[in-house]
Amino acid sequence: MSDDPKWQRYEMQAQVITALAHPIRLAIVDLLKDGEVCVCEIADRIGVERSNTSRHLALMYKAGVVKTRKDGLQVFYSLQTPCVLNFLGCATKTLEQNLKRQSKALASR
Amino acid sequence: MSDDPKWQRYEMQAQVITALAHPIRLAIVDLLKDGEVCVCEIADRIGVERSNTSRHLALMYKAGVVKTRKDGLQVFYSLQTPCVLNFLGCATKTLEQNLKRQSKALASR
DNA sequence: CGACTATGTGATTAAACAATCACATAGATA
DNA sequence: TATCTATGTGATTGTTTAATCACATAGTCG
Repeated sequence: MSDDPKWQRYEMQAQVITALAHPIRLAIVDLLKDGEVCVCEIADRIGVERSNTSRHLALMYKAGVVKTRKDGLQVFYSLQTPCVLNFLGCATKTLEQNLKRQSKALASR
Repeated sequence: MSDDPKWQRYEMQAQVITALAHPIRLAIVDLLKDGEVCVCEIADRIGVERSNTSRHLALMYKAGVVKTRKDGLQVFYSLQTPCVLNFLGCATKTLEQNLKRQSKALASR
């Protein structure tokens, strides 16, 4: 299984998706939808400690989700692949479907 | 932070995305792209123990990613929101971008 | 009924992840 | 040079996740 090329693709894809599978990281992605933002502003706007913010950003960077631009003391992050913004919409749609299902299950009892 | 409605949405969305952030679960999503498949066939085709498969499916069900249809002894799973199939493509695109970046970083040294 | 099959679940253990604190580094500025 | 600020990182700790085994349940068929 682990030497199957198909499996290896799933593993790498999972790494990318894992880089988005956290509320803080989703908040960051959402924050970056209009362009680059520096670490300190990301931390402030989301309300998370800087060192923690830095770690989440490093994780997303490693997965290729974001890219960086350094300017003096600051490091600006932006989305490497804007298609990840679609994840938010699809997740919301899934949540709505799930709510609908639960309502139905409740009604049919 | 935890009582901010925006934050709560990120938390719920993260739960959905987490339900896809695993190679086995991505393999399942990919397998279900053409329609419903029963648990035993999913397990066999992917090469994963049935009880393990069952757990991954339960997790995805809870998140609303898949739905079920029972028929006799078997339970057929299918995608609740086909938009999750786009995750695979976007993840691949991200991987490619990442490779490109690493090549450049290597070349400029 | 009794054996069989598909599915799911409790309990356990190992591994991965997230948050935090202290500290290091690099660039800016007085 | 001395200091300050933004960023990142090592070490630690508590939490979450995944895999496995044994077993339970429910439907099927002889």
